[in-house]
Amino acid sequence: MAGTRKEKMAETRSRLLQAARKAFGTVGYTDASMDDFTAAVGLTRGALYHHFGDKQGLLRAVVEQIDTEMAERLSQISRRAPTRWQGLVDEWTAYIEMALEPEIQRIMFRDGPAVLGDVSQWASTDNCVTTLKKSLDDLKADGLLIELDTEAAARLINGAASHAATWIAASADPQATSMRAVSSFRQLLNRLREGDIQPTRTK
Amino acid sequence: MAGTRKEKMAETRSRLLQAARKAFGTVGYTDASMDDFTAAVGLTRGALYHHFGDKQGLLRAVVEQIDTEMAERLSQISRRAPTRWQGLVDEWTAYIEMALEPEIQRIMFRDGPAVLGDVSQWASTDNCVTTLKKSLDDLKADGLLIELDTEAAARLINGAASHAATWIAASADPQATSMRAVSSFRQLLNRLREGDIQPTRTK
DNA sequence: GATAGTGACATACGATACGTACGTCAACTG
DNA sequence: CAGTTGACGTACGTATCGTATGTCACTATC
Repeated sequence: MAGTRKEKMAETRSRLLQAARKAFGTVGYTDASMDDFTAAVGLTRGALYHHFGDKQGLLRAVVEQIDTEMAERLSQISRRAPTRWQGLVDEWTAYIEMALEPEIQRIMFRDGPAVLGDVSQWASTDNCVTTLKKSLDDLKADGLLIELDTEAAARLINGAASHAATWIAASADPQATSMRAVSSFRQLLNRLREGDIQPTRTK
Repeated sequence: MAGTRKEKMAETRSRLLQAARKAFGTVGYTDASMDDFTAAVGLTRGALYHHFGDKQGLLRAVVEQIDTEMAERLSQISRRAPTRWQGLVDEWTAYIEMALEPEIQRIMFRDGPAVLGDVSQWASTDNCVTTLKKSLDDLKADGLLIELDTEAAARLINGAASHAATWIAASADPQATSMRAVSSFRQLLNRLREGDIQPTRTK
């Protein structure tokens, strides 16, 4: 219909990506049949192999897309915060909340690492954690943070946060578990502040 | 040969488990062909399905075995430490080191969660993290730890530690990365002590 | 504007691997 | 000693991935 060849091609690529993302996010990578979800958008596996090489390549593309979206959401949240410290706390809290979304949980934290290996090692991905590291750098520059290796810290905090999300997601009472996890997580972050440490209040 | 029926059965079960563990630990869950690794110990898939139900059941059994071993190793380390606090630090450091072993990395942190879902939710598994939580409880009872939710803390710390291990394992220079990760991790733990906080020394 | 060529996508095929249904033979029971 | 149980092997069906090949529309060049 409307459109040059390039536009149509981008359109199909986008449709394939969307279909795959939906399938991966719901039934999971291994149980997602390429025949099925390509047919769902009126295409075949042929198109898929043409655009993405193989099933892994497709997952890689989906992961990249989600990662970019997450990074964007996080930096927006950071910009909205009144203080830098508040921004950090807000960012990581938001990170945990995002990690609770089933699609992100499944694709970014379960199937992604399992199929593609550790996400943090791919070039041009993990914008998401890079964004969070930047916040630590800023705080450190302002002297609000204790002396630490920000990259290592970012990875540790990232691990704690994503693990917390997985814990919440799998728990019997996600609501209650979420309260506990986020509260403890903030307590942990607070302990990294330079100078006066707020008395931690459990409950 | 020697043995009643029960003994022979336990023997084959053990051989299957060993073969599967080796295959899962090296080529990974999906690329491990049941036909191949059963043949490697002179059996067939029939035996497998008889003992473990299906491929997932087999992985479950392997994970359980490894988890038990890890918990045992951790509690031994804890017992050897001169003080409780030292025990905690030693335990978690050992945890990171164990998580670096390729077999554990692959089975417990990549394929296990991907195929079976979050490990922490299975009954009778995760002895490993339970052991670590106990250490936190002890320290808290002794007043050496700040007031915190020990279960939540255990999960957060566990997340940080396992993530650190994954980071190290995938890094270009594991030796150097390991130093940074462990150092930052100890710094983090130190921040959870009640009372005087050692000035953190980077380098 | 006609024709040759490129490339986006479909189709057909082969290989592998899982799960099941069934068969068999050794070991336990009475 | 005979019947039965059950541990394990064998044969088969099916699903899915990857490749190799085909085709048709669009583009570029003369």
